[in-house]
Amino acid sequence: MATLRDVARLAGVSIGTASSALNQGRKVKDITRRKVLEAASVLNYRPNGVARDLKTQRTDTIVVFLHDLAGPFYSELIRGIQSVADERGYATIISRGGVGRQIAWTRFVVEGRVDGAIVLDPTVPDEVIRSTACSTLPIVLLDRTLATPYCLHVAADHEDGAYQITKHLLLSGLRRIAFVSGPIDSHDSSLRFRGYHKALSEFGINIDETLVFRGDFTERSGLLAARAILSHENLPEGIFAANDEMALGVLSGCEASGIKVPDQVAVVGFDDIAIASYVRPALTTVRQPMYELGGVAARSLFRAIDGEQDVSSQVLPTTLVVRDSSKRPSVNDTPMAQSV
Amino acid sequence: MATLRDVARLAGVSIGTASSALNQGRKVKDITRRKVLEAASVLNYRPNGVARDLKTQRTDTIVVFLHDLAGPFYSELIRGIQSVADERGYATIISRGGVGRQIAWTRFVVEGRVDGAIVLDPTVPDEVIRSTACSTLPIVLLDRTLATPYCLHVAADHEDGAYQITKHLLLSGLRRIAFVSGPIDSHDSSLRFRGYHKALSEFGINIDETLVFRGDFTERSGLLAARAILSHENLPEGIFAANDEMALGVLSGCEASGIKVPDQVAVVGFDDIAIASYVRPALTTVRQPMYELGGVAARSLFRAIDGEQDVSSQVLPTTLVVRDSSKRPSVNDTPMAQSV
DNA sequence: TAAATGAGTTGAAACGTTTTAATTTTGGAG
DNA sequence: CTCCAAAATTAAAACGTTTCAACTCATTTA
Repeated sequence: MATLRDVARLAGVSIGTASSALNQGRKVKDITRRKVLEAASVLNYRPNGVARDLKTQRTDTIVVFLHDLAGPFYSELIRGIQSVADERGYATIISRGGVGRQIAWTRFVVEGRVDGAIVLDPTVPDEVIRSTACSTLPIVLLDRTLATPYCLHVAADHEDGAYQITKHLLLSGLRRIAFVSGPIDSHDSSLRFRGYHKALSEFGINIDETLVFRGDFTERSGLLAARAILSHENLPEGIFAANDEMALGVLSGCEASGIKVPDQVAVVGFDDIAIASYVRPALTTVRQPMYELGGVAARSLFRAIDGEQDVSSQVLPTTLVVRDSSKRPSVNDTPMAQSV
Repeated sequence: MATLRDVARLAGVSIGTASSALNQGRKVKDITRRKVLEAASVLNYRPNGVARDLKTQRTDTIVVFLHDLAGPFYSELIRGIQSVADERGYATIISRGGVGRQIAWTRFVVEGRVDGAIVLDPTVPDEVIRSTACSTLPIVLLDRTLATPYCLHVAADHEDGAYQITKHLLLSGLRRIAFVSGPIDSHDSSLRFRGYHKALSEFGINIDETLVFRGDFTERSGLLAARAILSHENLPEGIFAANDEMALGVLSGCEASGIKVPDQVAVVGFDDIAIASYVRPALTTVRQPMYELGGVAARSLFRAIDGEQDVSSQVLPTTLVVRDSSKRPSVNDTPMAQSV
């Protein structure tokens, strides 16, 4: 591979001049620049990015850590991040979870091959983040909080979303509403439970422990929860699954047991994944503003990269999406959004 | 940030020794190594990856270019790639299409910030790939061919998949089968058309031009195609959409017109996206072995990185997935795979 | 005419590693 | 105690850029 030295030699100038000629905005005689460009073209010269990064002490690259890529969910988030990064001329690289996560974390974050990181992956241990975060490499945490001065936080308002959707059921006249939680250590799940709890309280209803079930965010766990719920001596009127995958499982469970949704029991989820609008009955759920979340996260990150000190944490509102799975025949509810 | 020099100074050894002590597998007295490790820990030393990459002339990183991340489709592919990369201790970075694609391409591929690339993104111009590919940076092309000695090719057998699914319809007794294509310049779409054509030929059927419609791989275009098809004076017995999104659009179109699927018309797609099994009737389609495709692509890439000369191109078989959307009440077909 | 100006260039010093040739230390063997 | 090989360490040379002080040399100014 031809290096700058080769180009300079062929063009008959010094390395410094060759460098200046190739990077515009430096004072170089027109004739000289032409000579250098010519030489570079002849040699098919490509600048070595690694050398440049070393010298300039910046990479103009940020990394996004995701747990998994499945779902337009993350796709939207990335689009939001990229739209901001593109504007600044930064490259955005995405890294998935899994075995290689550790390799990637070390390589990019710890060993400084990027200028900043955005993390939306509950499987990255707090410990790892805390030990890495320092003033030279800002990290934005999505949907998770961590007490360290070097991390910024951006999240959707899970609690409020859960509050809204529970209230939606309550306003439809339902009172006995079951909750299917995520894993015990899921921050999101507990926030959603809190919203559920808050809405019930407002209607003067106490949590009925026999109506709270534990899932693990998988469709299968939703199915199992449905079985448990439906074997309850007295059927609840509504089921709020802490995410859509589980809600799908609940729907299957109901179908299998011959329980009519929403006539006998309303089912709602959280996240608004793509399938939610395709399944029958279409699933009522809560949409997170993924694109905006990404944009806000990226903007915060860049502010930190620019050295701004106190970038504050941010919480973005969610949207209730009412579909068929919560439509009671006779009751007027007040949908805030409607979708296919 | 502390550098190796700082660590060496604090430990009272030379830089070279400090380096050896930190990278195991070098001969360093135990006591010395302990001193260095101690110093590194005190200073919270983190090696500078960029400097290392420059010196060693390798990055131990590969990049995957995708058009979009939506769909478990790509997720599977990435998993396949990563499983191989992880084994070799390589980091895998993913780059999306969009405006920033050019930035990323330049930064990673052209300026050599990775050791290899896998491209599954029809929007990267041939021209760009051709001008970048050279012996120092191997590139694996997925589902696309390009005549250049430096690129490797891996693809699913689109033609055979299309052949199989068309034959499946023919074996069910259907004869008049419409085809909804993708964009005119889509390589995949033309291969699928070829398979469709081949199956028809085998049954002695000529292509009926009035049964071939152009879509653009979007659900909406499938819906439009369905309208066009259903307004045909004489309804076809089957509709083969060149991808699942369009097939979903076709299903909506049929539903809107009150046409019963599969009783009045069978509908099949291609790709086996997640929604395919959730929609009613569940969609018959062709599954591409995305995980395997990723694994094969990664293995080929590494062989090229290792300097092996003639790594051959590979084509992987697809699988027919029969679901309800093609089940004729009275006919016995021979499903090769069955799924929920 | 001499001095001042300023645009172009150059050479050398970084950036933070790894690696190798050269040098020093170590621990036996004679 | 001396000498020698082996082991450990060091110093310096890369890797390929960018950047900056210093320098050249033509052009203007006094």
